[in-house]
Amino acid sequence: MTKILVVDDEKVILEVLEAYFEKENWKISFATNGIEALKKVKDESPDLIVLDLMLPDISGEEVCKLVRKESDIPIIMLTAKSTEDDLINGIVIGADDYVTKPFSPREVVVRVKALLRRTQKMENVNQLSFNNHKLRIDHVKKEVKLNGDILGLTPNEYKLLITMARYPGRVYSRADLLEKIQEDGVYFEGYERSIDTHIKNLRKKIETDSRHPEFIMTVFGMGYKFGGEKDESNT
Amino acid sequence: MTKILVVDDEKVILEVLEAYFEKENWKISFATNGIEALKKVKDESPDLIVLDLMLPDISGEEVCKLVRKESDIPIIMLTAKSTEDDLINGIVIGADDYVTKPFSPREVVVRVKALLRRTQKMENVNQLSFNNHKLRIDHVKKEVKLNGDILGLTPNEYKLLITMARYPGRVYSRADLLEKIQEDGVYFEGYERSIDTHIKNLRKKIETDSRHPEFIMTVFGMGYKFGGEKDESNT
DNA sequence: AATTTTTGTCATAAAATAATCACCTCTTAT
DNA sequence: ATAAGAGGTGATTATTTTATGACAAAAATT
Repeated sequence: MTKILVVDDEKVILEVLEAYFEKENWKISFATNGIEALKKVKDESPDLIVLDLMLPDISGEEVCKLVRKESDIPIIMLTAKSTEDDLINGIVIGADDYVTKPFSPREVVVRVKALLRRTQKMENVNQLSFNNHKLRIDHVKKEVKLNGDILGLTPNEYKLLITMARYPGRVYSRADLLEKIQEDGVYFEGYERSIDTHIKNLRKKIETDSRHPEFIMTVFGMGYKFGGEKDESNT
Repeated sequence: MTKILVVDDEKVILEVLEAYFEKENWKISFATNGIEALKKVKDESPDLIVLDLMLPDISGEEVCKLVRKESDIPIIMLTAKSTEDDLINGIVIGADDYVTKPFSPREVVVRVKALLRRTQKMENVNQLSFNNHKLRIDHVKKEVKLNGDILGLTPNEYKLLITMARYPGRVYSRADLLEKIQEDGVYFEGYERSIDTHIKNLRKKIETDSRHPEFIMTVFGMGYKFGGEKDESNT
């Protein structure tokens, strides 16, 4: 679940954003001043911060700098006016994007989404290669090649593969995998076994012998893991 | 691929920047002193230089001047302190931007991006040609030809086409494409599904058979990609 | 202001994928 | 060796995603 910290001293803004963010299934927390904000950043480690430039104690600029010293949490600034100056300052101090007041809440939502998308992409490795280039994954092209042939994976199969392949050897419970598959973290009780089916289908496409898998290994009683051997030259 | 030369005698800085630049898919090369820097500028003709002011042999200032004699490669200076003096000197000698140490690597990335955008050295391909010159795009004239005939594409159709055509095979989510379309517009109304409609209209103009597209391919559950084959002689 | 062009929205059908179930096989612990 | 629980599989059903035409709204052009 995506956690977002909103820092602003105007109650109306907090309320409006709360309403909109909830629709997106984001967990939202608030701070009304800089000190509180810094504390919450530490305590809650949000995935993204929406930060007003004008705060009663420390300026948003300062908060931004202080946060940046510790982490790379993406920050969206709310600037009061749209003067050229504010813009430059907002960017200079290390915010990743900015929105000028007055804003439509929808715009903020779009920006947050875009920024989350961008930062998540940065974390992703784009090329993965295993077992002497037998299996290759291109995350930009969303393409999986086995012995040079492109496999047509369904979105869920692809998601399962890439989550596991990113950390070979790490064991994922069905619940873990389900969470990755479900976009908004909507979780249904009975669904866990459907992971089995996806694994089955994935194996059918990816494994030479499903009974003795080379890549998607079962960890009895625990879940699944990726068992491939990383090649060099992964970007 | 964007090539960036980083000139600094501190190893830590080189390492940190390398990590961040790689995430952006920039090719990075290093120099730890002025002489080396000048040599690499000549040999590798980077798209941008990140240059420390303080170097063991020639000063960054001098390097900057020498580079400027030969070319207009954008330069970002790293200055040790943020004294007014350094700032002025940094700008005066012809650097395009500067970052004061200590800096957040992200800040540098933002600056580099901004500067690349400004100098338009970023992936600015002007002519694209696909499938044996069946489809040609002239980005200067904003003209798309199919079998020699000019297609009248709407601005959005054109933007969609060119963003995808620039990186054939790369999959763009509807959100990605929406972002591209609205880049200079200020409208944040909009639903991801309207991309479908634009794609539909674009296909009507560009494809012989919309059901079996040659250029604009659907990637189920992911988005769209450009499937044309690049010809030679792209500028 | 009227007309044309472009963009966005919606409803629906078709395509593709995902979930569920029943039954079977395998693993583990006794 | 066997029982009990865990995992595998194929078939069926349900759901999601996409394509498209018709139309409304918004911009641009005249």
